[in-house]
Amino acid sequence: MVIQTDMIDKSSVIPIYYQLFKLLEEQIRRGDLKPGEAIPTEHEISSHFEISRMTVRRAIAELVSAGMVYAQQGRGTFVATPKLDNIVFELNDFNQEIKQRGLNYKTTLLEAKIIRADKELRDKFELGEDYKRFLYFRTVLSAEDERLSYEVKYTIYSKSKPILETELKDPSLPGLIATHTEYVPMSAKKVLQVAACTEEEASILGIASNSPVFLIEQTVYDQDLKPVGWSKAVYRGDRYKLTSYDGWYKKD
Amino acid sequence: MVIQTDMIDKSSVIPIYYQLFKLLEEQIRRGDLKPGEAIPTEHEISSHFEISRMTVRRAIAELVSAGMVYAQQGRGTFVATPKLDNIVFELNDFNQEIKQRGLNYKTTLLEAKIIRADKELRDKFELGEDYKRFLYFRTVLSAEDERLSYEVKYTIYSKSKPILETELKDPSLPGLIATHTEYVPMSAKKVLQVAACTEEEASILGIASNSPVFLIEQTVYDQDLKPVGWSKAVYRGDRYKLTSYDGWYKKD
DNA sequence: AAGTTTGAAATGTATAGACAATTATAGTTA
DNA sequence: TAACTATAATTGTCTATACATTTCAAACTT
Repeated sequence: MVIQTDMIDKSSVIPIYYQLFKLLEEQIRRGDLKPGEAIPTEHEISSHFEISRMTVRRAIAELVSAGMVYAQQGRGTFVATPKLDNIVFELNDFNQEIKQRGLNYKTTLLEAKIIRADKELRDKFELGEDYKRFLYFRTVLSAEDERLSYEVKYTIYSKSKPILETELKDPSLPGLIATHTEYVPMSAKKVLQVAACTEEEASILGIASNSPVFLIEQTVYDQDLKPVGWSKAVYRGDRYKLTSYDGWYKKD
Repeated sequence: MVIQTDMIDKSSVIPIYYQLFKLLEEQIRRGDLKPGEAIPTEHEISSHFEISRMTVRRAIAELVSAGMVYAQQGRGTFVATPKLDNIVFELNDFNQEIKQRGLNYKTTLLEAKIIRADKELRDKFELGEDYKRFLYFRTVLSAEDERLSYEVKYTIYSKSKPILETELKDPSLPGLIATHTEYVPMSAKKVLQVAACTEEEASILGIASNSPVFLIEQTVYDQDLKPVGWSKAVYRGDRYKLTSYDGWYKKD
């Protein structure tokens, strides 16, 4: 039980379930409760604060719908691992077809090295002059020998584990951060734009210069909202599209 | 009370709240309960099916989180109007700035007419040869005398109200359908792609030919999932971008 | 040793009731 | 007539309890 008492005011106008929800949310956010860990049982919370179990369940239901915990009947309720690959920019179409047809779908590491920081990079990471080094990756995503996207990634350099492997287990930016730095990716901001591709990008992807492409810039943050990774990806405009369904769309 | 009894099986392994949720969902979808209308009160449902009010509330909570109804303390619970402009393709940046700074932001009708159907159009609407006419609109979105996007829209022609006004109250595709046809827009599918703009589009938007642009194709459906509107919009690539936040992002 | 049974612990569903907060309406009063 | 007041109706919060379902591990049996 990590929870502290004297933080829930039963006489407040703010509902108890909401106070408890905020309390648990804060503990999870701060890392007092870590992903995979069990949160206290409903009975424990209930008796600790002397509130009804139904009220506790209401608070936990909010956490579940926020995607921060998941409950398993008979086992307990556990802190979820932040999902940093949401549906919004899940560029589908081609990727979908690839998965359905089981085609070859691989990420190739073109380059990985330690680089010196310049001002632009330090600004992106909101860091001072004392940070001198970053990790730098260049990867290509391809299917059936056709190159589909090209991505440049930067992470903060950590002395502790600067192991640069040729084989990338998880080539995503959050994955690289988790593997090669001491930081834990917790949230991300993605910006999608359109652009005409440069000659370099065109030659790597095997398309004509100035072809229209998707351009996705991503910044990954740790639990303190400190930027710990940045990437810029270029996706072939003729291979990707984005679909969404609105309103009372019936999935069944 | 539109609800029929003998449709909830208390001895079933399927939870009562879920049966009730599905029942209400179906009634709303079918149009037995129309947008703006109140659904039966919790007490009515509770006593009608002889189930607890808390169980009814659980079912209604599911409807609320599905966005199909909204509750107002002291008044009742009402069927929501389907929101056909979700956040996914809410191309922001520029539009956001416009709203914040209160700039001039208007949609201009370039053209509106009744057209003859060709095969391509009939296919898009999944209609037979007996449908001969469609409504056709061309609009431009501009801010401070700068044109930002260009859109072509088609809807099924309804004899009943083919009034083509010069002033468009709601120039969105769902709005045009609601105003100029007998159909009620209930859901939509949007596909976002990148493209190099054509010469026509370039001259309308005042940009260079082959400039990269966002291209959004939208199909709007009525409650029976019958396509009743289709549009193709071109957004200036240098004015729009799309941002999303992932993971345990803290909004506060 | 291996499989089976039992029971405790945890979440899931459901009930009945109480009171609070909000809204609308009908009634009362100035 | 207009403004205020009481009341009823409706949703919101909370409690206490009961039993179901699932999981896990300890105890038991073969």
